[in-house]
Amino acid sequence: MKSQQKQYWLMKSEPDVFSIDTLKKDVTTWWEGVRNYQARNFMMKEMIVGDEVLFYHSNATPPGIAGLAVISEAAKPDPTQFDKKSEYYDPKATKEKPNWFCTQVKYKKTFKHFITLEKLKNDKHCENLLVIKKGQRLSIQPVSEKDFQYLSQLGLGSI
DNA sequence: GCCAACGTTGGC
DNA sequence: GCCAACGTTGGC
Repeated sequence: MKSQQKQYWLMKSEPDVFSIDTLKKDVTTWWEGVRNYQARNFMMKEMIVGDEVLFYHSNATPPGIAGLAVISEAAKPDPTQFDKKSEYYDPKATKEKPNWFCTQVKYKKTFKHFITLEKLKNDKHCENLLVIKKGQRLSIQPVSEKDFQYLSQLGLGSI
């Protein structure tokens, strides 16, 4: 059941592999390689075109939110699951019955002020953000509209 | 590089 | 269906 209402997300990427600068250069990317069912279900069942995204740099020094993106195409089967040469190859997946899906993400803005994880942890506005919770490894996380609006303004430098 | 936390796998 | 073993994530 797809929600008709716009939702907000935090999507993690390792900048050594794919940073916000890479997305800026490429403009759009298919969010391939997600191999976690909860994250897959968000892309498959929840995301709609126009949903807004906080682009998070994980495994980085420092980790934190680097900018904004937007969902630009709805979920389709992740092609890497069929590719034997890919590290994301899934022998159990078939074209008739794909196992993994990806949405397309489009670059929107690089933050003027990168928001570090440390800052998020110390900000009273962000108490409910999942990413600050210990042991939270989910690579795609829902974010409340309030948190999204606050953090985008903070990152863009308008507050 | 370490390791805590979590997800997945597979034997039973 | 339980759970130990293993693999991965990701902060530090």
